[in-house]
This record gives sequence, structure tokens and C-alpha cells, in this order.
Amino acid sequence: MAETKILLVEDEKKIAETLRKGLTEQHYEVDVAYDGGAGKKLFDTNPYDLAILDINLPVMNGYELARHIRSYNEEILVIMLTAMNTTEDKIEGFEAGADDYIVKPFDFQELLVRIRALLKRLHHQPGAGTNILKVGDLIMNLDSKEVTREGRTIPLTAKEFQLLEYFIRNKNKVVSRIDIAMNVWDIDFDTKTNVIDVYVNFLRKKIEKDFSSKLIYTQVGMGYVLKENV
Amino acid sequence: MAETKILLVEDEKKIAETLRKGLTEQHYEVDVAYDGGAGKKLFDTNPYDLAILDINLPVMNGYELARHIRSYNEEILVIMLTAMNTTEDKIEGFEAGADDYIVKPFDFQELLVRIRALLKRLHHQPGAGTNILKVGDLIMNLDSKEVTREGRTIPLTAKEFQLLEYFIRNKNKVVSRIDIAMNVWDIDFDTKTNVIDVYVNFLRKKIEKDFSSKLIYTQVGMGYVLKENV
DNA sequence: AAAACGGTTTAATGCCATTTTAATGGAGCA
DNA sequence: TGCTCCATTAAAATGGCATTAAACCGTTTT
Repeated sequence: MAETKILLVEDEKKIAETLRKGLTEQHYEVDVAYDGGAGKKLFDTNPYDLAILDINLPVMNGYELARHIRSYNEEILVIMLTAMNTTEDKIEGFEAGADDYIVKPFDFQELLVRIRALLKRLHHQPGAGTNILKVGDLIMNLDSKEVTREGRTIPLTAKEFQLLEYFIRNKNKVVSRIDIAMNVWDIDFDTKTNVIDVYVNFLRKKIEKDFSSKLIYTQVGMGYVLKENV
Repeated sequence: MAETKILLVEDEKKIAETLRKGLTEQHYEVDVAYDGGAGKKLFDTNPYDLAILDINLPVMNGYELARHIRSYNEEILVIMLTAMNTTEDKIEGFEAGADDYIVKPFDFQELLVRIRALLKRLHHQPGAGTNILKVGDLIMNLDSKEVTREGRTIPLTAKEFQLLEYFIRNKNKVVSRIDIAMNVWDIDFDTKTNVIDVYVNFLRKKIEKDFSSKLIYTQVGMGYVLKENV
């Protein structure tokens, strides 16, 4: 995945430098401006994912800059920084298009956490970074294609893996054979095949047989559900 | 457009009531629970767009509840409330899947603004949450295909489920046997079968027999109606 | 090129829950 | 009383599902 680019606009050099360093260590790509005008210039000439704006800035204040950014791009996330902690300020900040608001002095960890929360939401990549799906004690690593339960690794074939992944992504949801056929196989219409039944049977043998609890339940006439311990 | 539904879980009754009132005035639809367990129950049986959770709750704390919500649904927005203002708390909150974090005492305007910012950012569509139908104390989850009444789950077969779904979708409306035949079975015309009568009987046994009130009423010569206690 | 192999799919069997049919009796009404 | 309409029960038919074995297919090995 490409780097996340951050525009930081903060006139207190010391704070700016601390943030730049900290964010860079977290593998974000950071550009810094020390006043609103410079910030605007950077924004106009570079693609950013997120902007961190102090409110009290020389030349052009944080609200104006936030509005400018919003008017050009709805996607970019904006976090405002301020020394004040008044509700009016926050409201104005949000109305200028900010996504979050942090009051100085703040903890760097908190800033990080808020950045991550926002980015995670925006790219709607649940569990960004870790490509892992879980249901109870069953763990599926989408990168290494490894599946484990109770610590023991379970070797699965490609189709078995795809089917299990589909089940996990739809956990607690009853999926019909047609759903499965369309999403795991590329069958549109083939009423007479029973591959799915056979594969569910394969899966059950591998992920349930030697373990304490069931995972895949049959809903007669409806389909199958994967769910942990009723 | 459908209302935005909010689940509020807060044990301090006074705060809960103030919030409920304020949010309702803003045209949000609000359900309130006073402990984590009750909150979980509401969540499991209703479709919400946003949850506001206090952290210190009896029975099940806010973090646990947030995790529960996340594990079922990535779409629902979660805002945490707390009296503490430590970074560790916030980090734990965000890791539990919260989207925002508000420290008490807070200004109601600020809460509103944050709610709006979150909803806007996600261009969230109200009702995108779980697929649930309800009539009185009868709840039908279309995803998990689970039906409960007074909290007790009632196992239904595929046909029973379809029939009940049809009744619920047409609640307070008298549906003729022909309507049912066409929509639940795929029969056009078969005057001599009495499957429908038999299945209505099955349903009544399961969803009425051990409960306090009737749900399905017979309209002689016309059909059946599902309606809650008049 | 043939054989061996792992993975996938088809086919066949039997069980049993679900669905449907059929029969009976009661309530309401002319 | 006889008729229609519905509720209820039991019994019969159906079809869905689990399971096993064997066929198929592409890849690798010899």
C-alpha cells in the first residue's frame, strides 16, 4: 500500500518538529508548513490523505485553510489543533469541514490513535494492516493463507480456504447455496451440483472434527451459518 | 428517508434522560439502556446506525459492548463517553472499535456536532445496519434467520420463516390465502390444498402458544392478519 | 509419454426433517 | 339440518442434506 501523506501546518516550530518526527517514525510521509499561506501552497501542489491544522496560524488561519481544503477535496481528512477548549471553537472547526479536533496540550499517542481511527474508517479496511480474520478461536491469515484453531494449524486447499473465508466474512449470517455458488464458485445456475455440500463436509471435517465446538450450522432449506459457540 | 437510529447506553439516569431528550428533538430515533447487558440485548435485536456508550457500565462495560458491536457489524458508528480523560482510556476505546471519544462533562452541542461529522464523513445511509423486522415483542433477524419473542428464540423451518416474514411485512393488513399462496408458495391456483391453514397453525403453535398475547387473527372469509395486541 | 498425485467435481445412497395431503370435528349461519 | 369455513391432528410423500466413493483434470514426477 502507498504511503499515507500528511500535511502538517503548525507555527510553533517546536511542536511542528516533534510531530513531524513522531509521524515520520510511524511511516507516514509528512510535509510541514509554518503558516496558513504556505500550507495552502503545499496543499495546492501535492496530494495528501490527511491534514493536521493548527487554528491560530499566521497569514491564513486554520478554519480558512480547512474550508479551502474541503472546497477542493471532500476525501481528505482534517484534524484541527487548538489551545482553546471551547465548544464554539470546535463547532466552527467542524463546520469548516474538520473530521476531528484535538486540544493542546495533547498526548502524541492520542493523536496517533485518532489518525488511525479516521484512516481506518475512511478506507473502510477493517483491521488495516493486519490481514487477519477471526471467529472465536479460529484464525485465518489472508497473507500467509494459514488457518489455525486452538493454536493448531489446519491445512486447507484453495477452494476450502475461499469457502471458509466467505463464511467468516458473513459470520452470523445465513448464506444460501446460491450466495455461496455465486461468490466462491462462479456458478450462476446449476441446480444439480452438490459441490457446496461436499465442500462444507470437507471443511467440517477439518475445522470441527477434532475440536470442542461446532462452527458451521445447517439451516435446512435456507443455507449455512458460521457462528461461534451458541 | 428513514430515521437515524441511535443506541444510547448510560447508567446515570439523569444524563441518559437529557441526552435522549436532546437527541430526540434533533429527530434522531433513540433507544436507551441503563447497563451493558441491556444494551447488548437491544443491539442484538434492533438495527442501529450509531451507538453512544458510556464506559463504566454495570453488567458489561462499554469496551466490551463496543467490541461486541464491532464483531457483528463494521458499519455502525460508535462514540464512547467517559469521565476519565487519560490517553490510555482513549486508546483502549479506539482499539475496541470506537469512532470517537467524548470526555464528560461535555457540551451537548459538541456531541451533536461530532455525531453529524461522523455521519457526514461516512455518508452513512440510515438503516444500513442489521436487517431486522419487528412486531411488538416479536423480532425477526433476516440475516441470521433468527426469530425471538420476549427474548426467547423460536426455531422456525424455512417455510414457517417465509410465511412469518410475509405476515410481518404486511402487518395490520388482511392477507388472503391467494396472496399467501402466490407470495410464499409459488402456487397460482390450487383451491383444494390446505397447506396454508396447516402452516398458520404451525406458526401459531410456535409464536403464540407459550406467550401472553395473540398475533395472528383469522378474518373469516377474507384471510389472516398479523397485528400486535390491540 | 506414462504414471502418480492432489485437488476438484460428479454421482449414488440412505436417513430424516420438512412439507404436503388427508381426515375429522367444531363454529357459525341460513 | 345441512352447509361452509376453519382448526387441528395424524399419516404420507417429498426433498434436503450428510456422507462415501469414484471419476475427472491439471500438474508434477519418473
